[in-house]
Amino acid sequence: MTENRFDKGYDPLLVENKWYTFWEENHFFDADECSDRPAYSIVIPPPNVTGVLHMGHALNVTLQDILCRYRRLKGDAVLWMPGTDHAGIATQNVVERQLAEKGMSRHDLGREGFIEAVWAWRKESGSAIINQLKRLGACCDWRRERFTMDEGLSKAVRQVFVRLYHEGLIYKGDYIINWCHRCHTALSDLEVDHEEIDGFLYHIRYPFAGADGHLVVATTRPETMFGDTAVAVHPEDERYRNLPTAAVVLPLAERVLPIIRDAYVGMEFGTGALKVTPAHDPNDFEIGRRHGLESLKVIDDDGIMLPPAGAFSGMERFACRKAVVEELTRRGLLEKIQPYKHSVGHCYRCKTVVEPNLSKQWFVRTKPLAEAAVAAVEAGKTRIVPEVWVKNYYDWMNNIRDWCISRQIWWGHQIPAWTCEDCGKMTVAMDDPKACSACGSSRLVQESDVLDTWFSSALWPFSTMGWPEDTPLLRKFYPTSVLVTGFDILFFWVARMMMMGIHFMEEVPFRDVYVHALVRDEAGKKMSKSKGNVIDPLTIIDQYGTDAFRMTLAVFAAQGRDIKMSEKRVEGYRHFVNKLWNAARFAMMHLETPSDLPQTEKLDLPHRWILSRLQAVSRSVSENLDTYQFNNAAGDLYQFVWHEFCDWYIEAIKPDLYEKYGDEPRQFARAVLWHVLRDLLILLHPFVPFITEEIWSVLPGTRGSIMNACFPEVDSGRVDLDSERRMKVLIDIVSAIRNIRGEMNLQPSLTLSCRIHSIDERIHAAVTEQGDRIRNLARLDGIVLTASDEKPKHAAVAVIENAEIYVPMEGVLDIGQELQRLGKEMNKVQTELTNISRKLMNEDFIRKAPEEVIEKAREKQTLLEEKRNRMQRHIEKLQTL
RNA sequence: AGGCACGUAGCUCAGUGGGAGAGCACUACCCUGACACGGUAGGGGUCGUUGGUUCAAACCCAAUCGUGCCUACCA
Repeated sequence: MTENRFDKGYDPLLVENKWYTFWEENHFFDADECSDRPAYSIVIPPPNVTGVLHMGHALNVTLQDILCRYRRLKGDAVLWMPGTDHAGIATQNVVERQLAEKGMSRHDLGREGFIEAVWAWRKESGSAIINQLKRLGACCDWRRERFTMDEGLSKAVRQVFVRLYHEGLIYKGDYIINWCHRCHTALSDLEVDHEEIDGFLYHIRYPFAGADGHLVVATTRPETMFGDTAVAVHPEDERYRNLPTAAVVLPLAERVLPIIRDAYVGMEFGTGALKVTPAHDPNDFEIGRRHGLESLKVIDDDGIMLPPAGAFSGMERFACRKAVVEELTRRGLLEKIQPYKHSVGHCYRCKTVVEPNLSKQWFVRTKPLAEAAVAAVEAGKTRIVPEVWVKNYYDWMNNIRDWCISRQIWWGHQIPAWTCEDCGKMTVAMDDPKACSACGSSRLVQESDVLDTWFSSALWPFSTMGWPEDTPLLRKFYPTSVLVTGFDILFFWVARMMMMGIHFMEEVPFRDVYVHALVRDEAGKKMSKSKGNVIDPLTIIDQYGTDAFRMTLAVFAAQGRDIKMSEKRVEGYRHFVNKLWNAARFAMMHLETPSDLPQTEKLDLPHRWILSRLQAVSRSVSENLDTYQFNNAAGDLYQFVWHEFCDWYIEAIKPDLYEKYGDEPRQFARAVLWHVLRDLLILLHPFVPFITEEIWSVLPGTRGSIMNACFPEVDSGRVDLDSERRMKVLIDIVSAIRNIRGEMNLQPSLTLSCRIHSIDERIHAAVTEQGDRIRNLARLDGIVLTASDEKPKHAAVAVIENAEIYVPMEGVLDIGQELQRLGKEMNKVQTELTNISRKLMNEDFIRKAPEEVIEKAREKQTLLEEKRNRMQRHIEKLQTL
């Protein structure tokens, strides 16, 4: 080890790159499908190729990495499958923006040219996100990296489409869909974000046809009135029971519309009369279907008014709204305008207001698929953790609507369906057809639409493993062990993977789904570019190191609670990483070649204690990681490293290491210290992989990488509750003396002496055996141990369980101060005692509480009474002075 | 509109039927031979509010207030 490498402060930047390269080059991340060890597999939620690493990725990837590293240490054959998503609309938008800067549009390049341009873009910048994942330490099998548009996955997509089509689960039909005029494509229901908007409710008079008077309808989108094909009222609405006619005249267009009665109409809302526009509203579309109404499109795919709008045709939709309102006002047909807050759908990509639009699209019939997906969870084949999400999953699956899978963009999997220009028959096939299957004509035209990006992601767990081929990888690693994901894509992705996995693999895609929380800013707001509150993970890593960052994420990853991220927190865990570094540095000063762990009986108290505690923390890490309680595992490790290993163990054994007690204790201390540190590094490795590898590499007696080490299984022979109890006596005594020192403002450099009065044999044994350690830890020059009941004068006193500790302060004891200190302590004891006594006097408690609870309370009462009495005597004595 | 979370120390959060906890921040003392990114000690809480169940409630139930999110959109 060189001076600068093992410096007193840990510098992550010096080591992280080195070790990552080392791991990758030595193939430690590689999955072996031929291994006979148990399989453990995870497929990464593929980030968008356009993506830049954000906090969500960082949390998601860190949790997966912790699990993979942990399972590898446990001896499993681990596959962590990486890859990226082609992200249809998002990617197309990025490339289109670049073209726009050059004053071009995709139409200048044509479809093929444009797709080439996208591939070129991907080649150039598509691996940025992958490199960012690597900086987090992600131990993916990068040799197997996949892309949703690559050849194998495209083949899987095609196979799935063709099979579903022939099974009647994919169809093409007229339907009202969400249309984004900017992206120029249909969007699935999930791709629409609803936002509250301050709009207006326009009350418009529709004159009766052939009679006086009018009906007032209320609408937020008056420009769609040209598409009205009826006016609807509720069948039981008294106000409209006896109307003069059964029709109204549509203003401006002067068309006659029937008045229909449909229970969908809300009587309380507006005037209780609803204009029905089947081509531009999903609910109106349904009403239209029920009543056999015509659908009349009045807004085209660019948001421009169509001919049915008459004088308004050719206008942009919002300009038209304004013009219509003005015209209606002029004609006295606008009864009133009411301010109205309502939510309006926006494109999730570009935030344009989406227009419900009638159009011919491709759909997946989801009902049968969803039923199987629900059944699988009900049968426990897939477990959703935490459980709160199960209900959400069921609700969504049970109310699922058909999934619109066609998108009118160029970047994506083009739909493998061809229409014959001669006979109109459609051919859907695995291989591009040369001739129409019906009439044999070669005049075939392929669908220009591509598939929703989520269509290919839905196949991810098996398409990445080589499906539709029957590969060894699939046989070894499907179904995957767990899917780790944020709840924001539970429906987009998880639900659809369940449907597709079950349908095509006849087996669920994952045993567990672990749904983690969202990372927010320190104020609890969702991070977003527009709010300007994003914290860049890479900036954090540069400043604090990957390990500190990962530890922070793990500690805060409590189930069901969002993480509020701030630099301040990460700083705290950098301190932890540094603490670990220094503990190791200290150990290294004393360790040479390690020796075997001595037999327990030969070991002195602190060693037996720390080995026992190590078993507890090892059990905790296993149990908590097995149940996805990352925060508990990380928290227990933090506590153990800092407050047990560093604060007490290392401090306690310093005399041994400095050979104060001779050669054998020194050898023993070295041996135990080495073993504990080694096991601790392995336990910590999943959370803080870099520093543990760095320390491992300089720790004598370790070979190779820590990644190939064995997870320290709990050795019940080392669990030693008696030693834990005795160590507590030592800690209590030392703490009591330190408390006196602190409260009495005695300089730490001042060595004190103390008298321990006790008639308890265990105290005598502990103090006799551990006297020297107590002297060291409490900075004493002498301890007098006695069974005497005589109270020394001029001494501060601490009353602990079964003992009193006196620190003589001849001439310097401030009686007032001491009385105050004891009084404070006395209050605490008295309050506790009162509570417990009251409880024990309660007859119902004695009658109904379990035996052991009563027994425990009695013991406690006895202890407290004794302590109270002893303290009382001290206080009385001091008062007589 | 419906649903789901969450209200515990100044801040961030664990705890989920029998002794109110941690980290940070704060106060005092200390550069003691791993670590000042450190050590020791200390102060600080009616566990949102109100009822109920129970021998016993921060924890279970109900109501209520507050906060956040999700789903759906009645035009």
